[in-house]
Amino acid sequence: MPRPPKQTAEDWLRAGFRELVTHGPEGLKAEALARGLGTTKGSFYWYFSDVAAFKAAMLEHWEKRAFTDVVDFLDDEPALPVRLRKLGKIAANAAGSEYGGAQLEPALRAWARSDGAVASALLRVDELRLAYLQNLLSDLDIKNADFARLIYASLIGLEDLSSRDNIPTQQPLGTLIDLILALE
Amino acid sequence: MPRPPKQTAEDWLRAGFRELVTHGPEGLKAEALARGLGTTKGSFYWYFSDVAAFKAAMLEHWEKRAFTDVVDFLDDEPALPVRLRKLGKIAANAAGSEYGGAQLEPALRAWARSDGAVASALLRVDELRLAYLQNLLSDLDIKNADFARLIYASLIGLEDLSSRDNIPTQQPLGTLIDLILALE
DNA sequence: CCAATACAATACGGTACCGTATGTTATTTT
DNA sequence: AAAATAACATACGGTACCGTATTGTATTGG
Repeated sequence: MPRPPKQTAEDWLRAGFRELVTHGPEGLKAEALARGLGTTKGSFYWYFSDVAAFKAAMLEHWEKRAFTDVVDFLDDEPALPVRLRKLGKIAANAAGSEYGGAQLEPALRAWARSDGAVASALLRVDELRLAYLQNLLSDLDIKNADFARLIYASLIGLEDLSSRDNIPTQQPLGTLIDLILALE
Repeated sequence: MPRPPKQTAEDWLRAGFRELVTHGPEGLKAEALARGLGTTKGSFYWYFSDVAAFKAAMLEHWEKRAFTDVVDFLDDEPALPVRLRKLGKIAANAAGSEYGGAQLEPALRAWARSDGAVASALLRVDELRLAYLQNLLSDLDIKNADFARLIYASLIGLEDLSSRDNIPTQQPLGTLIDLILALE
């Protein structure tokens, strides 16, 4: 019934994820985001009741996709060992680069250190992913539960290192996976 | 010549590291820190020209110890394989808990995402540590350079996970090191 | 065409922080 | 005891952000 919206709620969320990636959680301010979008906070407070609600919406949006996106990406590969090796490519493909791309996850992990709700969401997602990985490994007859955690932690650490020295994560992770697959 | 100082510059730095660990870089404000110390920013601006200089001092202080502390901790163990396994205990011992303890490094890594100077310092420290690790491994006749990076990245990732699910890093890291040491 | 509606801009009071300037206080030197 | 000074306290103007309230503007159904 009204006029065409210049911004949608999703536009605000996308801007939020971009800011999170480029300037960290301190960039998540209503007026600063508005400037970045070439508008004013009048629009922001139309779509979100306050900044806390905006952050909660970002989190919800992320958590909804964080697990399924990974699984969808991996599951179209039927061979389990190959599926494992695809993990290395996950960062590159990460969740549509309009939302921050490969750097979104490290940024979110950083955010979690100063925001308990983010930490909780991240904990849930990590547990889902770890369980998935553990299942995958157990299908390959790898029993030691340390390995799922090791692979996942390596991915996290390698991405952190890579964000600074630009050395890609894929090869070292491949080395680790080969090592583990060679166990039996 | 004056009266006894209630605070020293080091007191301010320690408070800074504590804030960094508990509330992230957004906690690094002169007036907030002063409240935490039961004093006023009059003292802060006596010791530091501004907040940027304070952050630079924190960084310098950290970088000065970040590499040598690790090496000192490891180097009193003569046997190389055992020295490697001591890596798992590094987080627990981390640099005197008055400065934030085991959580300082993850907090600093998070900080690096929103501050270029922090990122640069971290890059330098990581490169030193990686070179040290690589040397250690090469003394054990492990040639593949991926392994140093893998071990270090695992340590980073395991600490990140551990900060949320409280599962200690030592055992999975030990599993990885055993796996690598078993190569030859 | 006009009134209702959806979206956005503007204006406002309030808080938190910045950095400077200027007081205050306790010690120490003379 | 007076004067000098290191270490703080306080007061100030300025900026950035918050959230609310009010006003503005384009579209569309009646």
